[in-house]
Amino acid sequence: MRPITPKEIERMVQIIHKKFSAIQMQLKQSTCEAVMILRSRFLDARRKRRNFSKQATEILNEYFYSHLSNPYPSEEAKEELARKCGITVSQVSNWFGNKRIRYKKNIAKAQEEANMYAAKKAAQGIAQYGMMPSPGVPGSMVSPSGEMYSMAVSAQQQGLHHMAAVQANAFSDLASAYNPNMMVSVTGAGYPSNPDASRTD
DNA sequence: CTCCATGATTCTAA
DNA sequence: TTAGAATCATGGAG
Repeated sequence: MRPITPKEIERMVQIIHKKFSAIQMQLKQSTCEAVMILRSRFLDARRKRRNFSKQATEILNEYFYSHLSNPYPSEEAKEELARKCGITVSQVSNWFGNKRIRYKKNIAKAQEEANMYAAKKAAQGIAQYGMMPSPGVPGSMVSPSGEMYSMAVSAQQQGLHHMAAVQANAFSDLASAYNPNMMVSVTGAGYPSNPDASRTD
């Protein structure tokens, strides 16, 4: 029997090393897959969803409805809201994302009635305070406000397409401009004055 | 139990 | 990257 040469040994070591690497790779891959499956099954946050506190939703809704014309809080505003609500910034982002889309859907269904009243009230405010060039006699204010109101009505009667949402936004904008407390009767939760923090017009 | 509200995720498009 | 839309999964009211 001839002795094993160092060269042969080295060659065998290389082969073993290659095999080992292959096995290692395979193991890594399958472990990774298993981890991903477990993660999606047990760490999916949807499985541990908790509703926010009443106060938190109150704060978020208050912000949303007082910024209806532009419900996109800046990063700082989100941080502020997150702090006040005791939730994370991403939760605030999630909340606004959900809120915007679901608000629009509600508009499409039945809530444009509320905006109609908002428009009506805004129009009354305009007429009352003479903040709009009146088309007719300067003194009389019986009819001029009817213009926007009838727009809203016709939008409703013509069967609410997505157009209704656009108008609703416009009206809400007017409404909040002339009467910020219209949409929601604010209940407590008074924050430090931050009424118009993030206007990015 | 079912049904709806709601928070989170995923996918697509701009 | 972000917003919007669709969808998922849970909580809670009935």
